[in-house]
Amino acid sequence: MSHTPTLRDVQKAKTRRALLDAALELLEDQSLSSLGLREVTRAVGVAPAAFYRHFRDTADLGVALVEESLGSLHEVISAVLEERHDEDERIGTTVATIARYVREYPGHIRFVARERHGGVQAVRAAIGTELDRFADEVAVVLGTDEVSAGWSPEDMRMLGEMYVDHMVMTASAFLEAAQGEGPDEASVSRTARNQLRLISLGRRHWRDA
Amino acid sequence: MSHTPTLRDVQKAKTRRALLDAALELLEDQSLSSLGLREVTRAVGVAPAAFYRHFRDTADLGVALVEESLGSLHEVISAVLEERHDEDERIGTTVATIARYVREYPGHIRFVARERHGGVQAVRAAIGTELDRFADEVAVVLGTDEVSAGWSPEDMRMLGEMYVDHMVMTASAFLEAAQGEGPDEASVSRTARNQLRLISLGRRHWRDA
DNA sequence: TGTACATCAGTGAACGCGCGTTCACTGATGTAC
DNA sequence: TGTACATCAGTGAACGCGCGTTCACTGATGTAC
Repeated sequence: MSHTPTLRDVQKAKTRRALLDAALELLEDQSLSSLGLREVTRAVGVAPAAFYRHFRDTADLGVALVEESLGSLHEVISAVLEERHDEDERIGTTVATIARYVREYPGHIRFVARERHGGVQAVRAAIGTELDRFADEVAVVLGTDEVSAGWSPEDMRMLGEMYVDHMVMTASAFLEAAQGEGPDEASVSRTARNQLRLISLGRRHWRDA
Repeated sequence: MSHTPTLRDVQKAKTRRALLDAALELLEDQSLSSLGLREVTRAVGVAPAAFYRHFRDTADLGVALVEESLGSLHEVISAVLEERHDEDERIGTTVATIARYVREYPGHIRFVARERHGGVQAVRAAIGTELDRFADEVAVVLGTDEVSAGWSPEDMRMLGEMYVDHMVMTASAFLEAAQGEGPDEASVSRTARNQLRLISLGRRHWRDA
């Protein structure tokens, strides 16, 4: 049984939070594999040695950030995909939800996009596992659509992966738009919706082929 | 006018090549933003200061790697896309070409996938520019397909981006397969082909929608 | 409720180490005549 | 072709600096009675 958190627990959690936030901010201009423990503690205003009360090293901190970044994403997108009146409406909502998420948690999104193929094996693996679960969930939800009748589990999984990859690419494009590095938000949005429409059309004619 | 390279030019080029190769190998387990100049020179067996005869810093070396990685890719894929007897055949050739490229230049592919969203702005920008050009070229080639009749340039561009993103994701998946980090090569290949088939079906019914 | 002891998050100093950059240099290669 | 000078890729030593990790510590908070 877990007891109610003591004052000490609360204060410790606050420092941990500060370390995670500081790391996320420092990771705007660098990769996790070059993030220094001293940088992070300096940004928070604690002694370097305090870091070890919370994480073994920066890779360990990275794994914590993965859980934080992707742990809550599942429900959000699943909820959106489950609403299905009109396909165009669903596509619009999906893309709008991604845009909102990027505006709300830009640091987390950048972190995931950057470290998905990044230089820290443990973090790459953690992100891979989460996105895999995510692809499975998307496959299940989309599997209940009428147009999915007759699709094999492998085909649904293939579609789920495509959706997840597309979401990550779109989120990343929104992020670039927000910092003026690429096409603007409206343009990213339009492209993403059209790409989802294309996939949707493909789905509808999959069995005819 | 450029004169024939002297012996000195040849030797200098050899060292430069060695630096690039050593960097690529070191980048297997880390990101560019943590790659040290001393690491690279140590791996080659030259003095640290020699580095400056070839690159301003490691970011500059990274930009050189981008050109090397993506410069030659264009012709290859364009050539494949231009062959078009049967759509399924074209899809097979495309995916097989990606697989071959990954087997031939794993280091370059890893570098591009990793640094596309990596922590070094100049390199990110260089990769972005190359992939943009690439998307344009793909759009042009696919625009001459019969099924593209009536597509707006914006629609073609959207499709080109989708192809490029898909190629990068597929290349990265092949790479993971090669190091036993994910599904095996045959599975990646099957998924990639089905995803291209889905897109192809969507294209064929785009104007009906 | 008050007291006496235990816990443990955060401290601050110290360590050895590798980093990026600079500099005057060397000696092989290139060039002008 | 041979000679005398210029070029410049690579050297090796030196620099100041910030890194990750360790350690004994402090003092606020928690707990048992």
